[in-house]
Amino acid sequence: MDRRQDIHNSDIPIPCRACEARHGGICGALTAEELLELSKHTIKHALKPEQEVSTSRSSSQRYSNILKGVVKLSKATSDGRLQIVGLQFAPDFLGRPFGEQDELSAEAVTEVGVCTFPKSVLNQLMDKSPGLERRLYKQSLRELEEARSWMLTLGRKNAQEKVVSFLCLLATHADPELQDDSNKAAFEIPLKRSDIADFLGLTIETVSRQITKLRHAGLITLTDNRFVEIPDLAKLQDLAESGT
Amino acid sequence: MDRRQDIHNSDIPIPCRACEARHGGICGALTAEELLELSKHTIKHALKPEQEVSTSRSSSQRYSNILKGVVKLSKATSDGRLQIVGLQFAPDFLGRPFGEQDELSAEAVTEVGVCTFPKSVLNQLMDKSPGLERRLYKQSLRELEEARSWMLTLGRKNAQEKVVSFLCLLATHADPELQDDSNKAAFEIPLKRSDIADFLGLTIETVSRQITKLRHAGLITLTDNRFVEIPDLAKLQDLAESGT
DNA sequence: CGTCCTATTGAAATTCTTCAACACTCGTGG
DNA sequence: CCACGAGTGTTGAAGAATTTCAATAGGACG
Repeated sequence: MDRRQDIHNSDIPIPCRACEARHGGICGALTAEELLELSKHTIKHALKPEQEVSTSRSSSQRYSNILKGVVKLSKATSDGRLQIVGLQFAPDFLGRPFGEQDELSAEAVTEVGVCTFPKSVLNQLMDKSPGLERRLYKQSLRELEEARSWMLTLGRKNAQEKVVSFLCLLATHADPELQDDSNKAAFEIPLKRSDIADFLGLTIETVSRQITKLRHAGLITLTDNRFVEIPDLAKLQDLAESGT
Repeated sequence: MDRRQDIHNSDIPIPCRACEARHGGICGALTAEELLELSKHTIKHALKPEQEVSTSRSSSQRYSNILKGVVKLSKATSDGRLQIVGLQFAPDFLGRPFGEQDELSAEAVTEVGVCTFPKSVLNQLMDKSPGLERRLYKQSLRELEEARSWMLTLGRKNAQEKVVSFLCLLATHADPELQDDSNKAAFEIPLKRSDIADFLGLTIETVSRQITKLRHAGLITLTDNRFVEIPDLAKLQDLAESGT
């Protein structure tokens, strides 16, 4: 049972009652009172794929919580080459406390639901609630570790291993439609090929070829280019570090 | 003048008085009292190049502050390929609050001085001092941004641009022996070629060739393979994103 | 039915790595 | 004092991996 049952449900702001992210996200660190304060300023948005999330430098100075879907964070060189530097899932917090982000864009990969609120409101809440700051800090540490793991993938793995690493990442991260006990996994890849390429530092063609190879090797099964089945996840995970 | 002059110097613990990192590092967030508490448990170490810093999983469960020198954080694949995922300079904090780091090694690149202390002490101080946690949080956000910028370099830049990006990173980050007004820079590269390669996701040979090219193009001058002079930093910075 | 978008596949071109040889510096010890 | 070896860095040539360019196929939608 949830430990927060001592808070009466009637204390929870109406827009938050059915919220998918209320426990997992940063909201889980807030008291009913704080939640109410925050909820006065929140707006929920639905985003289509490719649509930019209003973050940092963009339009309104607002932070977001992801309620649903996948958001990609990416950076670009001045001549337009793109690198995805992070994938965020519900119930992740989105935004950069304390000053500006340099050149980071955040856009929806799938259909996305976000709950946004002004930076100023969170900043004030953060000063009052140590639990909130702690939770944000922990998320940034987690993201830092993910980024560093991915640096190993980008810098030192070959195309085969990169694609496999990507599939393994999804197999653990994405909604596990089949993740019971075993060694199997099945899920939908939320990204299209060009996004995968931008995440792996490869070209679309190379990604496509590697996926074909894995298919022929019987390591994965594909239906409609998005839905993957992995019969032996352990074998795939081995390939992620010593492939070819 | 320093705002902390209201703290009498006699309040500052003796080992901290002459500390190079006392203002810049996390210690700058502490009151005299907190600093005293911390200093009771600190040990200063001098490390030779290649020597591992006692962090996370390693030997003692201690955090560190870098007082001097450069530390590399790296990850490795199971078959031994290496990727440097971060460079830390004084007065950076070193360690992973809240649980273990997965497979991250930290070792001295140059001669390094660190000030270490038990995790438990910092954890307790962090609960008491919001300013301390704030400062740690900010450092992790900074590191996250650096990691993500570097992901763009690793994933989307060619060898030339990678080496140039590395030099530009040092030109701004490392001790600027010549960074007055202008467009020039001169500094010592603290890493050897194999470290540079591991940082850039390249081989030693490719790094060497690219440096030679830059030398022949008159974009840099080298003396003794470590000391670099950059006559036109702006031109170099342009190359970092659209080289060849 | 045509068009746009996405994905696949092939062949040629390019970049980077691998393998191999060599040069330089520095400390040690005969 | 010089020879030796280890550690570090450079350079060349051949090889491999990935990219680039180009053509094709399928699905969604108006």
